[in-house]
Amino acid sequence: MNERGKRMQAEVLAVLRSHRAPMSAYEMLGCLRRENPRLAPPTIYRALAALIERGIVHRLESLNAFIACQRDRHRQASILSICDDCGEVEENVSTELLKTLSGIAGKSGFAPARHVVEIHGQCLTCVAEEE
Amino acid sequence: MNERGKRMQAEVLAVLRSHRAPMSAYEMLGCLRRENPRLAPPTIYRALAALIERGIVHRLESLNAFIACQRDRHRQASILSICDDCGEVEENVSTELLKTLSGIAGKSGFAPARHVVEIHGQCLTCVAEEE
DNA sequence: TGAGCCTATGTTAAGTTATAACGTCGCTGT
DNA sequence: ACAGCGACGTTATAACTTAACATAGGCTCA
Repeated sequence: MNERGKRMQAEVLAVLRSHRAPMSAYEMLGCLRRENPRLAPPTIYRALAALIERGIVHRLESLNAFIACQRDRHRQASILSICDDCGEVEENVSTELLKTLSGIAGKSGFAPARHVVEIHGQCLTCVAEEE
Repeated sequence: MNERGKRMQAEVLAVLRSHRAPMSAYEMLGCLRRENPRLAPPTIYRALAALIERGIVHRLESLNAFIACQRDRHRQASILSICDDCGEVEENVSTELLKTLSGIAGKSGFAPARHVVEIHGQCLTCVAEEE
């Protein structure tokens, strides 16, 4: 990857970090087009792919959206708790759970390579605000 | 839901069951259009929504695709092992794991409502065929 | 420092997935 | 039989993602 590549990734990451909630690729595109109106979707998707590869960004499969990693860079799959009310996402890591999961899948000889664990619900704040 | 609704759902389910691997909504649409060329996407998506609601079909969030439930109807979230080579999906259920998962998310007061657990990798057959 | 390669970008285009909106029609219950 | 509900049909479009190829920045090595 060259210097130019890192710049694009840094810009995408900055936008992502400036939001608390997940963003879709097109929301990022909208932001970045204010600086550079000619920016096209492939550029965003390429930067995202690189950031995800590096473990700095996570993709929320059940939302088609993305968040910046909130923890120290970890190579492990995250457990992502997604608040369906406010959009906030909490990230947890549990080697233990991942092992259990691999065990369950492995019973039939399945060889796990990537885990997707997402939990939808309500965060503490939104539960409290409910009444 | 009326009789007409059930018929549409049954047709969608039949198509889904006739495949081992997951299908996208548009693949189903293609099949069903052989019978009824005027069928449109919303009809498929409506039938799928009802079937998912009833727990008869699962959505694979990380593939944007669908499979018929392989087990007895269960109201519990499945653990879906997806073979990235042949597309086959194995379905497991583990109340224990779901509890652990809810526990992890719940540490911060998060109230879980829906779990998404998908594991990508290779099934036994595809691992064996590798060499 | 300049030639040449590598890699990411720019650009165009199109493919794939999903839903909004609204009119119509068949089914159900009385 | 008729009213009312709910799913469908239809049209249109929104949202998400990638293919393909030309271009240009930037790194390496002489």
